[in-house]
Amino acid sequence: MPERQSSRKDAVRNREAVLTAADALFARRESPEDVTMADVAAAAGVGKGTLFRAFGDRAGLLRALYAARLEPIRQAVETGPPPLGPTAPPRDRVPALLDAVLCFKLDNRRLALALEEGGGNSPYQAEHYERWHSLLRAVLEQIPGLTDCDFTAHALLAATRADLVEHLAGEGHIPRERMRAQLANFATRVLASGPL
Amino acid sequence: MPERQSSRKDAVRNREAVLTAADALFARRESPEDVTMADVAAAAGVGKGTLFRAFGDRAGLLRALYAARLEPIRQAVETGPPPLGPTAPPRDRVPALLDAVLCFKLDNRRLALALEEGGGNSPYQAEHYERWHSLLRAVLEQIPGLTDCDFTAHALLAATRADLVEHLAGEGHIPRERMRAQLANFATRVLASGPL
DNA sequence: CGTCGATACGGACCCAGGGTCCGGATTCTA
DNA sequence: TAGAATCCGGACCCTGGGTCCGTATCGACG
Repeated sequence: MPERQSSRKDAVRNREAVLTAADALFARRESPEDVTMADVAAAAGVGKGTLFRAFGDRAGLLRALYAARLEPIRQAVETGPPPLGPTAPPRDRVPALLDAVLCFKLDNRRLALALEEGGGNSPYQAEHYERWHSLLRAVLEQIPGLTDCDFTAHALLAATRADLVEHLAGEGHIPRERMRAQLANFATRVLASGPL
Repeated sequence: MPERQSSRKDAVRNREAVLTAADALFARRESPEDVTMADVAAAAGVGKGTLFRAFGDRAGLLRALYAARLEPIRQAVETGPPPLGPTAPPRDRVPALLDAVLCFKLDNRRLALALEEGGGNSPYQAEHYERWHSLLRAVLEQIPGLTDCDFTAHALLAATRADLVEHLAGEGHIPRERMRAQLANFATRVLASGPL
């Protein structure tokens, strides 16, 4: 219930300020967990009360940031051209979807990290995960000969988890393009198997 | 450096007591994060100081518990009979390894969960992950026609992440055997692809 | 068996950080 | 422009991980 927006001018201005400041902070700081709520409030020039009233709790703020960043991709997936859009043939669309997720996580490492570990609630009860999963699953179901599409969707998405991506990009020093190629290759292999 | 064991009788006794108590607590409580260090100390009949001296920090305690539980599997993998042991043919061993990991996580849900989210440090910098990964990778490399074995090993292991397993077993109500079958099927598909 | 140095014990204590509260300021409505 | 509704913000609370240090215990040695 702490989610409904206010129409009061100062409220929306502050909400905006917080979003902007938080975005900047997460981008600048090394690890997402050393950007504290007090930091965000201070950076936004706002009191903690305001911050929490606007977003409920830390997870709420993260979700809001995440949703904003995700918006363009959501658009591209829902109404865009192939291979991301709904008119693409399933075998092309699956790798494209995974690639989009991967790129998103590469571009928003800290944020995705912060949201996925989140201290307590797993990413699997987040609604945005649910969306990706059911979409991917639906696409997989259109590919003949594939079984266990629900599980397969989970397993494929698991390969794009933020901390794995972070690990590979960070300690592993794997460049972006290589990682994309590997994921695409992996997805292809999963889809490829005809009768073995 | 807070890791070297003591030989003093009371010290080992207390260490044992803590391990036992913690094990019981994690098994009993719903979520791993509402078993606090103070709880563990109290349940073990020991002061917090003792607890922290013996294990360094929370992660240290988790690691110790984990290692104890993992020991039999490690044995089976390193010196046991096929299909888990080193003499098994790679195409059989990969699914077997994954199955072993999955079963372990099913049998130790809370513990694995606690260790993998761990608040801060990702599971990917844990040494036990490193071990599974390099083993799996080595086995994959023995399979002709497979490329990107490093990444593939990561991706396969990602399908056994504790929170995913928890999600599937919990909200998804997927029975153990079905999950094992799905994972095996998935692994098989990944390995199956000849020239596409 | 008594003494003594080394080691461990344990709970009071510290601190960070998420989240709450409420008196006062601001904004909308009439 | 009065009054009500809403919002502001920072002082405050609380939980939980981690530390400290005076005291109790251990075990080696005489």
